[in-house]
Amino acid sequence: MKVSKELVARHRENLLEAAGRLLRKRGFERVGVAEVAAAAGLTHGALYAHFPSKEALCREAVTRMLDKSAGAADRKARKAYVEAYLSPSHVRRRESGCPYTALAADVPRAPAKVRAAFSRGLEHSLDRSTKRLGGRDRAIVSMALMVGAVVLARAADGPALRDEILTAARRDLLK
Amino acid sequence: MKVSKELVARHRENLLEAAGRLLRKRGFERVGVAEVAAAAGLTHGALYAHFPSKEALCREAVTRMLDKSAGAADRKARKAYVEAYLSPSHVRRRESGCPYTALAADVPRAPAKVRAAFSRGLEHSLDRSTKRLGGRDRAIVSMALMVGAVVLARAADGPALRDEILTAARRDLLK
DNA sequence: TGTACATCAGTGAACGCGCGTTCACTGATGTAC
DNA sequence: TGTACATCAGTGAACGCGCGTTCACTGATGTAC
Repeated sequence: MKVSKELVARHRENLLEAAGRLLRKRGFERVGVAEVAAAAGLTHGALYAHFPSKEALCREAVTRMLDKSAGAADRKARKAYVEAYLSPSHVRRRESGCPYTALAADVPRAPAKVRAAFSRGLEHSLDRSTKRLGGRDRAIVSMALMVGAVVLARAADGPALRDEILTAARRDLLK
Repeated sequence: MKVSKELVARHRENLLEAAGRLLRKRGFERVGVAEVAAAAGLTHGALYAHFPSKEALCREAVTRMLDKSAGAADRKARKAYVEAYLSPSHVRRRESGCPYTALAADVPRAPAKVRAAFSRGLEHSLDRSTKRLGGRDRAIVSMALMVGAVVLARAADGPALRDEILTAARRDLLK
């Protein structure tokens, strides 16, 4: 049945938000439209009143996530940011964590528009980081080290290796 | 029809080798058994005479790849290894590149046995690297930086950003 | 303000396609005599 | 060494299931009069 405009807008929000979390958690291939719709409190058919395809939904969800996370590094002191990023909780909670780390591996296989959006977001983050750290190379190395450490920590089987990786990276970045 | 023992062994090799390349190139979800079989010069039905399931095939292919790449870092001088790892060609040629970087993002969602094999390989590599670099922290940070730089370079849209990331990481590691 | 009607988000069954897996059949290999 | 037969890797059609997408239908919303 028809629903009020506010509810339509809320449903759209819910769909994008659910898609964002599920994409980070499991990747493009492993999320189904029915699952995203259900997480937003709808049936799969309704999703197609908001987005023409799964790809379109994901594309919007990705750009949205990148926009949202754009200023994350600026809102905290450097030390607090690095510690939160390299924490066991960030490693565990993929679905609400950094979209770069969660999606980086999926992006090379994603449609061109998603790639482009991702790459723009990356450049933007690097520009901000360059100003804060006072050097382009330092910004790139910091980001690569943080992303690499979290990716490896997520692949590690068991908390001992995971924490060892995180601690080593933290010590290096805060020295 | 029945084939000679040598041919059977060769076919098995071909299947594992094809699976290894395709897994690195496109990930577990995006490779089909028919495709792996075709790349090995067989039809999909034949694959099941060698492996009970797609998962079993992939598990063997992963452990095999990790074993093969185990000594890669030891066979070259440090400088040559870092330069090859952080080269545009390694970024482009996923299918023959480092399995850690190619698979790290898929591993957290993989079956427990694959995870365990991957993690053991990781520890082993870190142990070797620790001896070579003379410090556990340095080994971890080096590896995380290399993996992170290649992951980000692969996600970057266009060669300018890609090369900038690789160059910055190279300078840091060889300084 | 009430009433009649057009709109359209949402529902859920159904469709089509791809893919992993199964299976009856084939025919070269390798063994038993 | 030659012959008959059992074995089993390989083939390709078929099956079943999941998933993205479509569509006829519903009924509350919001608008026109």
